Amino acid sequence: MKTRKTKTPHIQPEAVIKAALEILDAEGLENVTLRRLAAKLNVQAPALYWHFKDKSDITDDMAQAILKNAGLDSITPPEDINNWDSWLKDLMSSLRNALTAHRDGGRVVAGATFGRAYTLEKIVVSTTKVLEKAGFDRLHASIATSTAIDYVWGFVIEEQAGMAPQAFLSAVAQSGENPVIQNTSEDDAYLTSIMDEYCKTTPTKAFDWGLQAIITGLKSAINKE
Amino acid sequence: MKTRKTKTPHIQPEAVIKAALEILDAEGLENVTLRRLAAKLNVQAPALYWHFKDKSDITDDMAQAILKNAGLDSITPPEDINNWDSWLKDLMSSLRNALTAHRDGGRVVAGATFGRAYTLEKIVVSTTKVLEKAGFDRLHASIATSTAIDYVWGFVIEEQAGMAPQAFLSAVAQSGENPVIQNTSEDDAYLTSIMDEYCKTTPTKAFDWGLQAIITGLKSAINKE
DNA sequence: ACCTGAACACCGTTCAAGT
DNA sequence: ACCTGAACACCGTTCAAGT
Repeated sequence: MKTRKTKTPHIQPEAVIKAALEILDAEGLENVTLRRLAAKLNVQAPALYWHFKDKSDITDDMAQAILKNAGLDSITPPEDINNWDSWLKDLMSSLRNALTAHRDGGRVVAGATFGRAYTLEKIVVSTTKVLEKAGFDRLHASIATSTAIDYVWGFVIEEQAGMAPQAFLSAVAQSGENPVIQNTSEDDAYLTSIMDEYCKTTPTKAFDWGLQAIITGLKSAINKE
Repeated sequence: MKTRKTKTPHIQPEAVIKAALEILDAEGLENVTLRRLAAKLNVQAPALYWHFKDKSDITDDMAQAILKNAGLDSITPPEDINNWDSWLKDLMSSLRNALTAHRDGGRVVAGATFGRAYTLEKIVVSTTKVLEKAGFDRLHASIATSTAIDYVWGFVIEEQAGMAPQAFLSAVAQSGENPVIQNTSEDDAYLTSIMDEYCKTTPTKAFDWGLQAIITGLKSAINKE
């Protein structure tokens, strides 16, 4: 019985990504650095280069993990193709939920390389197939898919950037001078009233409303082909 | 006649932003650093701190300049409010044009602080006012505005990240191994055919199609209120 | 095979000191 | 008022050397 020379490695790729996501949640994207990540794993920074080509390799895997952990790697098409609209709405809501489950999740996933975050491709492929079956030609099925996904990117990135009106209004309240002083005071007043209105909703409701509008628009685009 | 002691300063804020935009176009966002910017202005990096509070102050002003240079600081409402849909379409197209006029323009403007890039606020305020006049209540006018703008953010960020199918397909062609190898080969084949289709359009056409769908959806949302 | 130590070429930012 | 020089606390990455 020969003894194996191989020792268990100090770090494993999955553990690295898990630690990276913990740093992401606790300290934000700008603080997930190789040095901080290495420290959390009780290892020196260059050790990461044995397991990953470079930093974007790690962030791409983070994006993949974010989507996979949310169960988005196993998408099933709708049983009845006539329900493609509510199916799409649920899928895009799930996508947003996956992104908002982690601090800066929008920037992480939207910034990922297409080829490495393969769950993203699965989403694109599945959605396009469904839309094609729903009546779009292949080109417009893919454009419609991009339209919905781009909306999710934009919404979540703004949401997580602290552009939510709650955050904005509190910034206005905290700062002594008016941050929108360069505009006319009439515009300022209107903006404030917009924000006040906006505060009555939740980000989720706003997202759902916009998503519903987009899907309604896509639906009417089918008939015009 | 007294001689003034004031000498002309070595750098002026507008010149700084102009130089910053030149670096942005030539070398991308990750290369507009304070040191590089200072070097271009024949000055040392700390000198910038006399004119700007910090780096985000500079990038916010860049965002403002990008929008202003595109003429977006002087928006006029539609003569006939019934044309709000084509008015909105033109405005969002202008917004995308402003962003794509500079490398990484999407990330610069979408990442800007609301209060400092005040042209962005003008766009939001103007659009919301128009949509309110078009028949939305104030809350949904502002949600609709965000929906359209978030789509622009998402589309342009993906576009400028090199996610355009042209770029993706060439990446597939250049890399020896298939970058989507982790998925089923059936999905790969479908994805390739999607990209092939997509290559027949231009980003502008895809953007316009998606934007039209969104506006159509918004239009039908008015009636349901 | 897997990791360390040391170095390289950068960052943004602060601050005393110069003019 | 406006800018420099020097420093601080970081970055990602490379690479010889250790085990």
